[in-house]
Amino acid sequence: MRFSKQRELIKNIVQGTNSHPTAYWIFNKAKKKISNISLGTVYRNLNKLNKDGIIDIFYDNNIARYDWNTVSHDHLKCNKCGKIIDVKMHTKELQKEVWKQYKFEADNFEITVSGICNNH
Amino acid sequence: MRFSKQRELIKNIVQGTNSHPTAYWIFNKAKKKISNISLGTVYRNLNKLNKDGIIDIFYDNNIARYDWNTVSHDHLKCNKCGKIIDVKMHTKELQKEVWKQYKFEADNFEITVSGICNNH
DNA sequence: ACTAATAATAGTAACCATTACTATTTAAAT
DNA sequence: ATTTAAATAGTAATGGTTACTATTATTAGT
Repeated sequence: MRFSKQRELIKNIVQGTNSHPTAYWIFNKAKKKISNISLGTVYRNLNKLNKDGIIDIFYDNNIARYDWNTVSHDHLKCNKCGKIIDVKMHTKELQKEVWKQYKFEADNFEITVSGICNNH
Repeated sequence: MRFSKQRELIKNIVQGTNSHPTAYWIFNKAKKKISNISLGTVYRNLNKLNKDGIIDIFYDNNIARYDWNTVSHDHLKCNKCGKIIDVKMHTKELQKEVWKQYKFEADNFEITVSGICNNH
């Protein structure tokens, strides 16, 4: 993969926020530095960075969100303010349990808990 | 809500399968009984049935799937055959744990475990 | 049963998030 | 410097879903 200032910027934007941004949010932020950057470039690079394990993608209902945190983790989503909080909930024990109970070889957990966060 | 044979058919289709179908799959199945049924009608009624608590919606990556099982439950998704299996994994204990650790009032859990099912 | 009121429909257009295409630009190896 | 191919901007196309509108059909009141 060759260097590009667009990709570098996009990577820095994702790595500089805890807000689990959408592609469009990243696009708007990027435009402040590179005014003619294109939305396609943002998507292409987000996918590329994800394939290389540099950033994470997850889906919040039907829209993609991007995360600098590539260590397997879970999310708490507040129904009042929309905030998404990183947490670690699933364990090796849960993985073993899934095998024991269902003979299912788990390799990825997607857990999103919605409710009300401690700001309310 | 007034009776309609379209909605009745859509409800029966969802309640008659364990395959966690998409709207488009339901649309095609419905066309065999009502050949000129429209995709908009399918979506409108799926949303209506969901709001009334008759069926469930969940998102498999970025596409909606519909489920007759309205009791809170989780999913195992096989990466080999695409099969989605209903399971019950989250517990009252987990809810309490989320409160204890994060002071987060959980009211909904979305858990999807991907991996390899026992057919492989 | 008949009629009036209005919910639901079919068909189509619009929408939004994302991907694909293409001519041009740019990084970097020679 | 020149060459080669990766990356880009800009735009068109796609896929899933929702919105719009004229028409049809259910149901409540006579």
